[in-house]
Amino acid sequence: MQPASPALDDAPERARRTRRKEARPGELLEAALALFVEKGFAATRVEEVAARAGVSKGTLFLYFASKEELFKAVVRENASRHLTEALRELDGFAGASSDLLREFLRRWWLLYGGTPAAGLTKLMLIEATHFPELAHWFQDEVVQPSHALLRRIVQRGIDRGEFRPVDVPRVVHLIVAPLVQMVTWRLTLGHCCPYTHEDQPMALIELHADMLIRGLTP
Amino acid sequence: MQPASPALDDAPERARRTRRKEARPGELLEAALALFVEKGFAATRVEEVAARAGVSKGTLFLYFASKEELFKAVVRENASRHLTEALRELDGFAGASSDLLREFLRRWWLLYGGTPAAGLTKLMLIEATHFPELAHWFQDEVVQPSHALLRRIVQRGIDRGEFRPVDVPRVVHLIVAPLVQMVTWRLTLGHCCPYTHEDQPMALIELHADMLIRGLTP
Amino acid sequence: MQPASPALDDAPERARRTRRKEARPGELLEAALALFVEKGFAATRVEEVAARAGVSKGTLFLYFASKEELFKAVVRENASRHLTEALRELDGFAGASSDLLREFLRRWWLLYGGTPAAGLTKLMLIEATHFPELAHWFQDEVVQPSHALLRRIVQRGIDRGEFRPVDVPRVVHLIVAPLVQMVTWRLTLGHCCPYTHEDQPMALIELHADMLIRGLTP
Amino acid sequence: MQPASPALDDAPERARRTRRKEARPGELLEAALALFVEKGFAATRVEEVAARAGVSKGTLFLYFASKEELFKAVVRENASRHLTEALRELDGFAGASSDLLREFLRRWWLLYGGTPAAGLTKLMLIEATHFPELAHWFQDEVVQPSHALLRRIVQRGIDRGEFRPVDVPRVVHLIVAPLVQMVTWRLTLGHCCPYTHEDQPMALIELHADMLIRGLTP
DNA sequence: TATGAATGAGACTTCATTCAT
DNA sequence: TATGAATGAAGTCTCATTCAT
Repeated sequence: MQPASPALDDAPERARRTRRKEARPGELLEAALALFVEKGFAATRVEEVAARAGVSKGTLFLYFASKEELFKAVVRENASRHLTEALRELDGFAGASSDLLREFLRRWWLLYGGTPAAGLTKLMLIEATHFPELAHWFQDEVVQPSHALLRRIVQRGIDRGEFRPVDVPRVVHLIVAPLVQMVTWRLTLGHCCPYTHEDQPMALIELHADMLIRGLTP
Repeated sequence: MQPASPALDDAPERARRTRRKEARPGELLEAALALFVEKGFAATRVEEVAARAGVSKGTLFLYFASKEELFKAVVRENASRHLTEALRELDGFAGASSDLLREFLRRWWLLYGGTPAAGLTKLMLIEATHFPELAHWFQDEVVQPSHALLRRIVQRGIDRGEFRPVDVPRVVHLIVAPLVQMVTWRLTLGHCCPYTHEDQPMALIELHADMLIRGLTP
Repeated sequence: MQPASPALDDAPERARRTRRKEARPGELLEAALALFVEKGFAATRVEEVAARAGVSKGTLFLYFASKEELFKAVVRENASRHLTEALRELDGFAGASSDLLREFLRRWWLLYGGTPAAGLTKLMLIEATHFPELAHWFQDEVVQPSHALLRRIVQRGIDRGEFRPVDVPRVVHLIVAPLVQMVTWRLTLGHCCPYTHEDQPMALIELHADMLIRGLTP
Repeated sequence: MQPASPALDDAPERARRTRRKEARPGELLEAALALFVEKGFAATRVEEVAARAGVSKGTLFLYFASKEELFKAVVRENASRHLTEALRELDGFAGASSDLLREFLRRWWLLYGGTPAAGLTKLMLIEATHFPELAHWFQDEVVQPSHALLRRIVQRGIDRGEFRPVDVPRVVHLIVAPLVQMVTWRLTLGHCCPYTHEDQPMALIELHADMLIRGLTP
């Protein structure tokens, strides 16, 4: 009776088929990242991922042998790129350790925590049980380097007499926790519980830096 | 015609069934909590839950109309019980605000963070997207009361001149974040990455209190 | 508007569900044998097998973990039962070797070649490439024992001077070939090409015996 | 707008393409014969066929409208060529009928049974159910002419008093069965069960002729 | 003519849910 | 109340076929 969807003709269909092969994996990874972060591995359907990337179900399997391989690729692709290199520049920092720490926190949010790639952190927290070897890899490639950098920053402060002596690894956990928390909150409860104070993330970052520096001052 | 299996002696069977029938829902909820926390909602099979509770798949549906209802019951059952009442006693605390804050952190870990019920926090972080109304309820029933208590504690310190003036809601987030983080870490990466410093949780709690109090001191 | 299928009420539905568990595997194996023989492994759909056994698709997987396992069960179940034991009694035969040979041929057709189990022979011929280990097992369990028995029969005839000396293993192949051929023909071309002379199989068996005995007479 | 990839030098590509375009169908048929014989129709993927023929999947569909058409072409192409013409010369044979029969068997193996084209026999046995009209055609074009020739040979022997009177069509089946069996065995169990006595096929042929002639002698 | 990226129907398999016992 | 066999919708993955280049 009524035409099912009169807007659909096959012109866009044709256009879609023509798109270049090299862009596909990236588009699929981007779509998969968003959906895996939003719904978890098990609750995400490959057809959704394909649809969000603008391709059909079958096309996804042209590039990734299985849903699991897609997941692993999502993690590996996004993890190695963003976080580590963004922070590595801080190694050459010259100046007060308190400024270095504050700079670390700012950069972390700007270059990672506030970007879609931060979804990885939530993803690994959720799926670590199902992908143990991937969790280990994530620890080695992402978590440990970040923590190591932070340990060097804190230790530098102590060595230069700017920070009081503390248990460095534990302090690092206290530095990291609110960052991770901000990400997780934004990606989960943020959707439905808008009254959390995440609308000005940098203000929270600054307060965190403030509290930490006071807490570390001799 | 011929009786299906008259030889089967169902006397011991009956004994087992009647053993503790009013305990069933509790056993099922306990099993479901553990599995939902470990694997998430979608990846947990109701048959597993039933098996862990020592009953058959069909029995589970006698007590819970669906997997979703089971999940909601798990959250509601565990949430209302543990956290809020455990902390409410602190409202009558008399003494230094720094001691009050430290006491809060200790109790939080002992009465909630270190118990199986803490899995709820991880669970809600993961599944909030799928159960928005449940997430709201969790916010109202669990998160907001805890935060409100903490706001009162911090405000008390400021009012009494023990703490410097700060943005109270944001500080509360900084207080809570490491607690949530400890729970999440223990329940996820803890499985596979044992070198995190979670073996002495109270030491981290004490350091956290220490840093916070220094950070809040005028 | 109009009821979808008014003839369907749920009485037979109920009846079906009630059927005894022990009968299921047998019914499924029987259905699977017929379909695998008719269409081969790849072209047979599990849903067809289930439908022919009067159950749903899911039920099949209650009893067989996968389509491959179903196939293996079909082969193993039917192979060991029928052929070998049927022929083993001939070992004690007393009398002329020509009668023994003739008796072998008759029994082979009556107890195996003419029954549904003979489909196994066609099945293994077709699927040996896909299930090599199963093919080996079939050789060891079914083919070799039969050939060994035939070798003993021919050798007995030679030893007693009733048969002329011949290459025994090769003669065994010549004895077996028409039998296998009769089975294969009946199950394949028989469907569509009715003018082959399979309507009186025993007449062909008798002629075969006749030709063989003449061919073996000194 | 912008050319997709102008940097790609497609000159050698062109050379390969034009190399032997009229040879394509033949190469595809050859590849398809081998794979259909090895794995059956359903389990053979057109991509495999194309790859074995050294072309892409799309090219295959330039020459054959569908997988089914490819299959039919394989059968028709190979069937009409090899067998019938090879045997037709025997019609003019002058000499003893036993020699004629022996010669038939030898030629059959040399010109058909031992060649890749013999795979057709296995193929038709397996797929006759799925391609009934093809099976009929095969009967008419291949099986019937061969059987007719054999019937003439046997009848000639009887008429000339060289063979005893027998049921001619049935004897023809007994003549053919070991031949078909040799082919089938070689192409299936031969892969995995090397202890069958197919390493000297002509010795089996000779023994078969020997047995037949003795069996037919008055 | 040849390609190979893209499609989507259809296969196998899982699992929440039902129901006769 | 408890069971567990049975169901079938829904998911992952395959592969014959199409089509723009």
